[in-house]
Amino acid sequence: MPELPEVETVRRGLAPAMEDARFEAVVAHRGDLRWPLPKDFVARLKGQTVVGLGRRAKYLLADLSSGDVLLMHLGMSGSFRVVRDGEAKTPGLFHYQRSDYGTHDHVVFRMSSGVTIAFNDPRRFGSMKLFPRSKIEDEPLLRSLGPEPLGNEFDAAMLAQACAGKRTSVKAALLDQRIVAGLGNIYVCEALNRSRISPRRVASTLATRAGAPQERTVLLVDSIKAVLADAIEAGGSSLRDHRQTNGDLGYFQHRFRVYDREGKPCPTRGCSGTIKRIVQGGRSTFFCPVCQK
DNA sequence: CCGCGGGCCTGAGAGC
DNA sequence: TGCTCTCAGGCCCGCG
Repeated sequence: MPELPEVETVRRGLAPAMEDARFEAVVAHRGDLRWPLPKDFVARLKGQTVVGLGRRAKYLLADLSSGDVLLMHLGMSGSFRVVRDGEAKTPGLFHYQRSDYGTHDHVVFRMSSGVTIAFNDPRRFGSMKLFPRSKIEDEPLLRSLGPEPLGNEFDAAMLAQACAGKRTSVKAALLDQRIVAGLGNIYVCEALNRSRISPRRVASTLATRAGAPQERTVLLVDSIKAVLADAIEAGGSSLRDHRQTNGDLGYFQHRFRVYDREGKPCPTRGCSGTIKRIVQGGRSTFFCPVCQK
């Protein structure tokens, strides 16, 4: 579910509750997540202070006073809920337990900032992991990620280079986290419509020509940055599971140009096309066959 | 190395 | 009402 804008929205919600706060208690209601929680998960967290909460691609990374990093991933259906003391429906050790939120609160943090944080994930495609900060360069989940799409490193020259020789579709290339890290199905579809590029175009056709990046590649990079920035500002997209950490919905779904809009008119100015749905790599792609070339 | 398809899970919605 | 089928925002693995 959550792509970069949703994860960044979650990070911004968690940061004031976690940064400079200590884990007073940790409960793992179940550890059989996408990958199993380590046996010493609770012991390694308890008593530690969160020095900073960052994000890399779709991963949240909490730096701990112990020197460990707590890595958290939301999978397809994960969410975090922050509840301040006094806001919970039922009293108890955490003032906020399973019965308060549902049956999928797999991990609950009680923080010294006076909040309880619940990680909820029905499908259990998300998980958490601990590793020493000193080993972050070796972390397999992070090691082969491409650049952050909102960073300076991601530009048309870099994308052109990464696409050179690739026989796969542009859609698949942009979903490949080794090329650029953080995009998912929604924002790839949206960025391609904004830049009027067909998702079926062969990726290598975005490569540099005559020594300079092509205009369409420049436009694609600009569109990716713009759609991500717009979505973050809107608190992400709430289709099924995504919530901001205070429980509010994101509202970028109201601004989708093509995603889940099969049969509706293309929003491109002057375009009379109709949004079409196709399947690429087993996943839905929404695009306008008229203006996206 | 590269690209593709399957699998991991649960829940919502459509169709009968 | 209730069953069955399909699909969902991600990512890893194994195959050819």
